[in-house]
Amino acid sequence: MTESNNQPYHHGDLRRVLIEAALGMLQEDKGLQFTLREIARRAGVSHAAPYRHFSDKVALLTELAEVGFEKMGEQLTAAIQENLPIEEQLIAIAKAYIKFGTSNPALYQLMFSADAGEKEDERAMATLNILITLLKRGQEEGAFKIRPLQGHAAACCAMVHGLTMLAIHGLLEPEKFGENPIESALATLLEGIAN
Amino acid sequence: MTESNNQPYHHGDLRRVLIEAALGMLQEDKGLQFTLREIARRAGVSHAAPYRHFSDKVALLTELAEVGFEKMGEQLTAAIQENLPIEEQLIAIAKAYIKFGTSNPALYQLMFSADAGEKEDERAMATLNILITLLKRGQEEGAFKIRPLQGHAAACCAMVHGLTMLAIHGLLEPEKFGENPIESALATLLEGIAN
DNA sequence: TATCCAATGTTTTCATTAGAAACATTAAAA
DNA sequence: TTTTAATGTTTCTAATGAAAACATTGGATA
Repeated sequence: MTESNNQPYHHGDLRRVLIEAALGMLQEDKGLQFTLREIARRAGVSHAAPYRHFSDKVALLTELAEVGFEKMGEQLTAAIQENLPIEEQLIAIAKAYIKFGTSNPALYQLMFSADAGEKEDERAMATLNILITLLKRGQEEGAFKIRPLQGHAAACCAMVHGLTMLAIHGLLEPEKFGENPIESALATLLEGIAN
Repeated sequence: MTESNNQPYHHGDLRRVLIEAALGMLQEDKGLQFTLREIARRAGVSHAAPYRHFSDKVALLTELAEVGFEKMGEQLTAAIQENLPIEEQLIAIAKAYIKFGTSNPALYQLMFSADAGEKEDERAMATLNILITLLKRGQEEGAFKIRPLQGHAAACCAMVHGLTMLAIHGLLEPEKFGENPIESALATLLEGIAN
């Protein structure tokens, strides 16, 4: 191809572009049933090109989940406010957690869906760990009940994950759960945890 | 086909058999990525036969979810024990709920996934309603805090759904959450709810 | 600098799938 | 008995994931 074509043979940055395209589709379609070929199309590249960067579809999903965990981690650490009382810190983190999930529903579900491979379980746990760390600090500072840290941890993680999933699926209807179900559910959780 | 063949042209009970085959695959594969053709194969019919009973794949998924909600409803009502104190009733129902989910992971996720169509949201809510009814009774009997029923409802539903999903994905590891995370998480929830 | 080679894209091919359409068989109504 | 609607089958199309063979290109190396 000697004629001056603005599409060079080598894309140069395809891997990144593929990931961005996939992230875009996750946002739009709200489902993780996108096709590898559609991603290739969006990237302006042949349908086989992605296989040079990802061994198969699962590999791309895994990468997407990884990106998601990084983004989520950033947003969670950004939500930390050391000066606040520990209870409010916990609530703030929980809200940031849920907000990430509801803002990136398909991505969030992918991250916690195990379609993305084994390793993602560890990442998911690491993310939930932020909450657990706060719980422990709360106990040490005397703000939270001592007895079963592990039980509180499970309760806390299940609550944020459950709220996120229910919110994603539009099941937190105001008629049943009030105008601000997330806020009040977290308040109820706190009553079970705090002194 | 005049020869005596034990496979008659008309299956006679295909719709039911298709559903059972699909339920079987949901149990085995643990994912809802089964194919309509595989189901037809299992039922011993041509790959187009299912379309006589289900307009498309989503229609079958919807039906599966419906069956799931019925099964789950039965198991939940079977778990009701009127003679117990209301707190223990709540815990018993919650455990039955989670048990159904962990025993039928793919089916449970389908039921709450919205892949099965709009109507399933109502069914999901109706299922969660059993918990809410109990909460209301608990308040009337003075066992539960009065203040925000809706908040308690949201907390309760999010907790059972969250525990179910975490358990399904194997994220309730003993090292982090103890030997019986479900039990203790529910105990923590109850502390936030009960007087 | 000229050459080679590994990385990255493309084209071609295959098996599988969802679904539509046309045809076959059968049970039951008229 | 005849007709017809329900239910199955065959055949076809378009799309997909994936593998294989081929093309291009930028950089290491001699």
